[in-house]
Amino acid sequence: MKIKSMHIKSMHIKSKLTKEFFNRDTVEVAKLLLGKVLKHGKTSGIIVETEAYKGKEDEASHAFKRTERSGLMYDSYGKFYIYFVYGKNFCINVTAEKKKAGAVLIRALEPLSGIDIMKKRRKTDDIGNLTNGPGKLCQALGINKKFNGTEINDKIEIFNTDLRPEIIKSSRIGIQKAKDFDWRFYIKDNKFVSVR
DNA sequence: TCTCAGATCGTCT
DNA sequence: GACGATCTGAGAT
Repeated sequence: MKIKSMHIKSMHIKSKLTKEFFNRDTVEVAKLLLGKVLKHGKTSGIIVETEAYKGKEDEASHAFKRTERSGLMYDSYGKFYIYFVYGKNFCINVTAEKKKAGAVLIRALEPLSGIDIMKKRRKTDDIGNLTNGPGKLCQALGINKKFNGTEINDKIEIFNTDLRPEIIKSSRIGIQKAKDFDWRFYIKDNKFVSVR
C-alpha cells in the first residue's frame, strides 16, 4: 500500500506492530514509535512526537503510584492506556516494559488518511491543527476512554512503515511550555530530536 | 468532599 | 507568546 500525504512524498505501510514490540525499554519504545502509523477506523496518522513515562521511576507518570487506574501499566504491555484530563481531553498511551509499569504517550501525528473525518471531528479545516497535540489527535481519530485497556491492533492499530525519522519532513511540532520532561522525542525538519 | 490534572482554545498584548 | 477559563473524573483525605 502506497500512501501520499502533505509532507511525505511516499511511504509503504508494512505489517502491524506485534504486542512483543512493546516488551522492551520504555524509552526505546518511544523512539521506535516515531514514523509508525496510528490508525483507528478510516483515520490514521504518522506518529511524529512521543514521550516516555518510566512508570515507577518517573514522578510524572500516573504509574509512579499504583492505583486502580494505573494498575493497567503494572499488569501489561502492548495495551492502550487512555485517560481523561482537564475535563475535556483524552490522551492515548501504549503500555510498555511491564516490569517498570512504563507507558509511551503519543503526542502528535502527521495526518495521513480520513482527513475529512478529522476536520469534522475537530471542527476546523486547518490540517496543521488536526493532530498536533495529544488531546487533538484523540479527538481527530475518535479515540476516547472506551478504548482504555484494549489490546494493540484490536480496535486501534499501529503499523510498521519504511519511514525513518530522518526522511520525514514535518512542518509542525514545536515544544510546548518546557517543563521538566525527561524523555521526549520528536521529529523536526527531518531530524530526530530528543529533549531533556 | 476536595483538589487538581504533562491540554486546548480564545483573547489580549 | 502569554495567560486565563474551561469544568469531568480520578485520587487523596
